[in-house]
Amino acid sequence: MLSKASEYAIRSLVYIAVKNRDGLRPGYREIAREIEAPEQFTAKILQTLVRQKLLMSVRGRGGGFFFDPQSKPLPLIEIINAIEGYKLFTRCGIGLSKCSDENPCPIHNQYAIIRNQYQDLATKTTINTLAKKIIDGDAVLNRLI
Amino acid sequence: MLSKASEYAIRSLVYIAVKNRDGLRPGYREIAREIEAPEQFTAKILQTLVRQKLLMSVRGRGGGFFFDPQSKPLPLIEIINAIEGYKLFTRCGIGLSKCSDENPCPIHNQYAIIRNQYQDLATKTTINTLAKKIIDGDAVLNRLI
DNA sequence: ATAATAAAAGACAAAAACATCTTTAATTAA
DNA sequence: TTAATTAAAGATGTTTTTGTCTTTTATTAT
Ligand code: FES
Ligand code: FES
Repeated sequence: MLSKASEYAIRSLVYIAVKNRDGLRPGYREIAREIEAPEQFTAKILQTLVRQKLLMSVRGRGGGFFFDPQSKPLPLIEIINAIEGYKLFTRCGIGLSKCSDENPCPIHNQYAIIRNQYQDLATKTTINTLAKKIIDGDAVLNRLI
Repeated sequence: MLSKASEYAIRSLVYIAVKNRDGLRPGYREIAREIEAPEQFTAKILQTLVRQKLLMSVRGRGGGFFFDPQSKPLPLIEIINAIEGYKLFTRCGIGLSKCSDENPCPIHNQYAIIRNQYQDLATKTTINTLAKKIIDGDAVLNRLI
């Protein structure tokens, strides 16, 4: 399960990607409102993503957040790694200090498969993949009403 | 990803099950040592499991923890639920306030499958399943040396 | 009975996650 | 150049999770 910070990050970025298609650069107030996340916490998370170069921003009137049009599609795993690291995809299912094929815990064989599938999903899914679903009306980013 | 408390709970119970086969009832000091978990925290977790009737205990000299021989095999999901609830298996993959097939988030279709596989694993896997692997030498519960 | 042993219980403490508040810096429209 | 706007930054606060310490209660061997 992702941390709330990772969840907010992904929802924010999808929202930004959707808005960017219309040439708009939303601010953190708008983003937080639309994805139902705490305003200042969202701002902090976006700050982190900007520092890590996954996202761009401009200050001042008319400013906001946006993706570099040059940049490659952004896989979710990169966002997750930027916010909370890779532990979700490497940690032993019952908490042994190291996950290992050679010296497995009793659930390793089954758990590692599922964990790898999740990692695969997070690697293959990009912000754009998700943004397209929003644009096509096939999915939502909030539960407003 | 499970909470540490759930991880310690599962490792503890597997250790207890293994010991019980030899007619032994380990105490929390021994358990904590053998599964590499903090002693008092382990004691608290075992207390919770005893209160919830997933485990039995006797105080005093010769006391310790053990399973009711009458009881049915204990699926991991029951332990997880006792310690941290079901949220791991019900929560939206990107944190929407409700996960829903009818009104999905953009990752729902792929994520829900993996989450269900994990739930299925936690439902079908019992403490005894895991204990057998330890007894057969096919898996380990710690990384001591 | 007494001493030893072991879990239960309650209070407390530290760390991490989650969140807010206030001030500063950058940008732009007027 | 000034006022308005917006992100960045830093300090602080809250909640949850994780972990420890101390005292109490139950059990048993002697
Ligand atoms: S060793 Fe436990 S999941 Fe790999
Ligand atoms: S709605 Fe997001 S995972 Fe189901």
